[in-house]
Amino acid sequence: MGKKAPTISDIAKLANVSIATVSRVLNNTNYPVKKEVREKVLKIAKELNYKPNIFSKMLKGGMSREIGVIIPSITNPFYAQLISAVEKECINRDYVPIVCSSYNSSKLEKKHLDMLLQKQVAGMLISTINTSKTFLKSLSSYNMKFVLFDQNYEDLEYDSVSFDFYKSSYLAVEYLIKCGHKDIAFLTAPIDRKSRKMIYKGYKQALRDNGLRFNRKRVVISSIKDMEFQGEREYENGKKLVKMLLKSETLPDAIVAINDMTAIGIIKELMSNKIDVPNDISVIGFDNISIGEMINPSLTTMHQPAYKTGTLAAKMLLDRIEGKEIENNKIILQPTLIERNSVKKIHIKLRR
Amino acid sequence: MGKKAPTISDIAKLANVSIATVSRVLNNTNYPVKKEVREKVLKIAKELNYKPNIFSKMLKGGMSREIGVIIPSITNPFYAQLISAVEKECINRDYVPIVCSSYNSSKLEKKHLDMLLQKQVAGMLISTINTSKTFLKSLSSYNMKFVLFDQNYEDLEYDSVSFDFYKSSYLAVEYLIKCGHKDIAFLTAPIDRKSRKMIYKGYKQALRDNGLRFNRKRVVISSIKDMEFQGEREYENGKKLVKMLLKSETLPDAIVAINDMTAIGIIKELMSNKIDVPNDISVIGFDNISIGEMINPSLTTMHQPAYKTGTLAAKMLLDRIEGKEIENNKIILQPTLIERNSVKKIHIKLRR
DNA sequence: AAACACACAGTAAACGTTTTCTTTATAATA
DNA sequence: TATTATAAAGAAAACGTTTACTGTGTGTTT
Repeated sequence: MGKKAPTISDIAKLANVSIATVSRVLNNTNYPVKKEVREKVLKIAKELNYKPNIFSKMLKGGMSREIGVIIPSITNPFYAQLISAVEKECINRDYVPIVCSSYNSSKLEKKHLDMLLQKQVAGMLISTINTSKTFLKSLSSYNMKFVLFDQNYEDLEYDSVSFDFYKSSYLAVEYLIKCGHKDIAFLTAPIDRKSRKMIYKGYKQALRDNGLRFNRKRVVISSIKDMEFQGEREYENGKKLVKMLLKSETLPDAIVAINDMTAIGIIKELMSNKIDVPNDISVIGFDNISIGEMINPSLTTMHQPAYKTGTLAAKMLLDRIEGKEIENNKIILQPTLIERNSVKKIHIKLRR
Repeated sequence: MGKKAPTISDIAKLANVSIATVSRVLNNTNYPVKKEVREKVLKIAKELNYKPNIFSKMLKGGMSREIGVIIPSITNPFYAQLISAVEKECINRDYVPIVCSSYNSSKLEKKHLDMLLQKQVAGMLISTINTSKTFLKSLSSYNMKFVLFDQNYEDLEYDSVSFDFYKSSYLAVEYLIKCGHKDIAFLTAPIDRKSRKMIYKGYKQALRDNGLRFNRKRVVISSIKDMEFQGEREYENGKKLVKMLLKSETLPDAIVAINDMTAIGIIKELMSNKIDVPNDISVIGFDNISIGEMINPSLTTMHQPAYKTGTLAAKMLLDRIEGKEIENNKIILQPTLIERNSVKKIHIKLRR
């Protein structure tokens, strides 16, 4: 209780050998050490419950086994899922993740970045809003290994695990159209990042490709600044978006929501205005967070594989850190449609 | 790009002073240093973008600014919320939390504990299933500061922020009874931890105190072993519990679910069996996670303040670490009822 | 028998700090 | 003027490792 932790030289003394020998035994180097000596040292180390002091190890230039992770918010179930995968992968390979939520504040993001840099983490997993080249360049100028995830970075030179948001959005809108919907609105939070831009682009293109007119009046953008609790904020934002939408003269047939959390807020608010989902209005989201299945009506959505993203990103980073060969350092995951009950099928002209 | 980080002696050389002086300036000690020298050193440090090497600092016995946090699972929104509070409090006071999910595996819990111990974190925030005295004693035998949270630890000597589960459960059942329900079932995951025991106890006692017979047949216990994704598991477990319940000859009036996530699974499964909530069966949960408000019907539940728990626990720990006075080191938070739409009011004999 | 290779072990330097101990110059006091 | 206190700064030890360098014996090759 309160005693000082045993050191390598405590062991050395008890075993009547030099600290060098102890170090060699404990590190299992291929430097030859007599069997009996080795065993003796090992035994004493165990008895003393010796734990190496990582700080001195690090000081000698050892590699940290910490992985910095920067995400928007742990409160968002999408990221919670992703982190859970990252954590698992890290623990398996004996690293420990340090996860930092930036709450979409670049000030906080910078602070976390500095902290992680100072800690000399072995690598970083980063999902940032700030996808500007200069930012990314400055990031890579510290010789720190990192892989970007979640956002679209396909045009850049860095390791990344991203997602085909454009296609996802295109498919979602196409699905709505196939279900017989014509007047399709797009409700979204500020289009401030690549992923949202892609979704917006996909929405417009799918409309046009299917002979529907893009109507700027049908895109409703709210402004959320303070993202304290992202999950709940996005939900609240969904409600707010519906209130904005209800001010227009006519209602659309269907709504494309920027993500599931927003979609759920949208459905909730529609319902409490006696507008039935999907009978009066259909709603489709993006992400496929687990809540989508739990609510009533269950949410039709585009699956974005959070867990897989986490696993792949962590794998890629750890492989890079350990100098392993990396076959594909720019993974782009593909969307799949999760058909549930928030979209009404007006025609049965759907083909499988 | 790839250059070695500047050290204190780089600064010393450039400033033509000794490293001791540089250290004194940088640490802002009250050891006298000439103003011009001080400014010169500061200027050079800034120019070099000097960051102290924490490892050597720690090696010299400095205090770590890391806080270890052990929770069951980050995937559970209750803990996500709690962690978010902890993170905020820590960052504000310039600490960095390292959160570890144990997934209810004591092996993993042990591993994390060892890792945190080795890292010599400044303190720990712990929610463990293993509330045995011997475990807690061994924990405190490392001279490590920690505060326990979330579980019930009121009979022990350690710092803790807990919650009155007994009262919460008692109030929940009492509420159901006041709403006119008589046949009240209890659906739960294994009663393997203090909090669940307390909830069970409160359930039984409230029944008896209100002249209702406790019927062992009305408590349904599932067994979930592998808790990989706790959140979803508990949801699935809710569904499973309903399947078990449906095997009995009669259905109860109301269900007390061990927590919100389970309650939501229960509601979902009831609905898909054409059993309406709350008209056919009422359901009440515990936790008040945000999803409860989002689903349909919205979930009536006992509020357990996750965010507050996180804030208070982190505050208490950091105060302890910094040697501040602590007024109350055994905080027990009180429950409040959140009335929503998953409980039917049969009589209007409710008084406010 | 000389030369060499190798198993085995210890010494000491180095990593980047903090801090104790000296040292020197200057100002304050007797 | 002699003594003492204090400001200012440097030298060096220490924190716990790893590792390059130095030795020793012992066995193997010429």
